[in-house]
Amino acid sequence: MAHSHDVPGDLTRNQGLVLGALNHSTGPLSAYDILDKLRADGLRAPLQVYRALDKLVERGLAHRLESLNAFVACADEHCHRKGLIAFAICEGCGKVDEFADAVIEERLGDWAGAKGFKVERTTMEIRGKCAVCLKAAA
Amino acid sequence: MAHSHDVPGDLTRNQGLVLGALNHSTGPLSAYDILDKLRADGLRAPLQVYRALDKLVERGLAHRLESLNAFVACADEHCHRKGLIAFAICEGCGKVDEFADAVIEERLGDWAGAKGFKVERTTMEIRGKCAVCLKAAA
DNA sequence: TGCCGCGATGTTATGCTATAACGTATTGGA
DNA sequence: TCCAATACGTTATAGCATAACATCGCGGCA
Repeated sequence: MAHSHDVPGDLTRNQGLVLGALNHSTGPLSAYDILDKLRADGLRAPLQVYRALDKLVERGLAHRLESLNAFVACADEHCHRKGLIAFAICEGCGKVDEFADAVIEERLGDWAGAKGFKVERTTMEIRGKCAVCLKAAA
Repeated sequence: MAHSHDVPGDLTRNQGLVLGALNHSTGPLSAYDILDKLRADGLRAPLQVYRALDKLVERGLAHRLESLNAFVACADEHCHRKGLIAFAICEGCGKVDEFADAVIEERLGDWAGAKGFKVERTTMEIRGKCAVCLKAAA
């Protein structure tokens, strides 16, 4: 069966390399982190990474974390997730937890409706400490 | 009576200048935007601005917009707002609307509680088009 | 086949955002 | 008065992102 790092077959070489780097990382990577990991594969310039990231993010295969200026692979196996996604970022270990919440999405929709605001994109990022790190610090 | 741009009296000179620049702007400003506005007042280096911004954000007098790498003055007159704050950013005119939502805050709290995650800071930013810009485009 | 358009790629250069590291000045208590 | 803490000023550097231009490869189509 498919393992957790399978990727769509229609990615270009650079897109595949970048997504692979994200999939094999335990935490978010900056574009330059990714570039460094892929120099052995022939990538040389930041733009090659940014262009691949643009496409991956556009397709929902990767996410940008605005508060870190970094990127993660989408945690959803089949990348079907459509709506608002929230991220919980642990300041201790760097791990990122991705989740969706229909109620929050609805509240934002209500606010937007009342204001006549057309939502195009939402970023929601929680910074803090995960259970494992809290326990370790105790 | 006090007008909308009153500031606490215990700010340092640089902090006051930076907050003034934010208050007089109709939209978010980057640190370098602020620096350019304040060269006439003697500011010369980015660090002077960043240091002032750090203090202002810490005190809740200004907010950082992660998705823009920019800053706005807090919209709350008396800066008493404590909890989670959301921002709606218009891609058309650049204006930012600040609001709070107790339900969203509660949902995030629930999620965090269930996961054992300790929340330290949350950023929520909606990108889209405001009612005015939508109407203008029609 | 040969032409064309489009999207991906490669490369160089540049611009914007943020902080490190150092020293000085000011302030406010003990 | 002395000390500690905080703010300030300056230079240099690190980190993030895109502009501009040339090339390549592939699919459609006359």
